[in-house]
Amino acid sequence: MEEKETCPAQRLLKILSGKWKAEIFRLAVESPLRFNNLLRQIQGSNKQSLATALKELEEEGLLEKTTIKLKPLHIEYSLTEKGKALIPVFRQLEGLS
Amino acid sequence: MEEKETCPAQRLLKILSGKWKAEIFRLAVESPLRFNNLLRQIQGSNKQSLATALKELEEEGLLEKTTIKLKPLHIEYSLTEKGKALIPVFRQLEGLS
DNA sequence: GCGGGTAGTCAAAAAAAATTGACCTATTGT
DNA sequence: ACAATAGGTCAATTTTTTTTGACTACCCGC
Repeated sequence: MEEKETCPAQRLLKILSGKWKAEIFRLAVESPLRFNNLLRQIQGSNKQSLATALKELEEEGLLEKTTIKLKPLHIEYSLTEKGKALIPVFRQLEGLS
Repeated sequence: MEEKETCPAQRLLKILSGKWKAEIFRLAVESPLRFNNLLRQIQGSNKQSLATALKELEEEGLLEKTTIKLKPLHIEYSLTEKGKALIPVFRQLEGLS
């Protein structure tokens, strides 16, 4: 059942809070991500959850997917400008924890 | 199953993202909250969810519960200092939406 | 043409979060 | 005394999220 947003921050908050999302975001700040790589780095995670998380972060415009056509032909996920704009938010949250 | 936090922001993010939490927080910024009042203000919500949300926000140290011993003897929930420290975070999130 | 790596999808099951309705106690207004 | 208001709790159910396992498809090296 779709509900209207009463609070503008809520959507973003919801998207960022899904399981593994914060972790994915943190790694994305360091360098572009690759799927199977993530799967190995984030212990306890699984394909499906990561795929869903990446898709949602992408749909929200925080990550962008690029096909790298060189060497071992792979896909990279990297922070968009909107994604980078969230870095200070994360830093503030971390400061409060 | 309890899991260890890999990301310090994650806990806070999770707590803030629960249903109605952002709305509760927003109202708390304006003025102290009262239970049955909230129940009327937030349409679509319910006692149990609000009770849980308030308890979690309180346990996280973002809200504090005060018994007002005057006039109609009631309880108020208001932002703690830690809670107030989150206001700019919300503003940033809203700016990005 | 086999094994390994990359990047996934799908359906089903399990776990966590949210909702419902009944119930409860204490205080207040009339 | 009675009903309403305030502030909840509890158990059961529903909904949403997360996990699991099986399966695809493409490319590369040998």
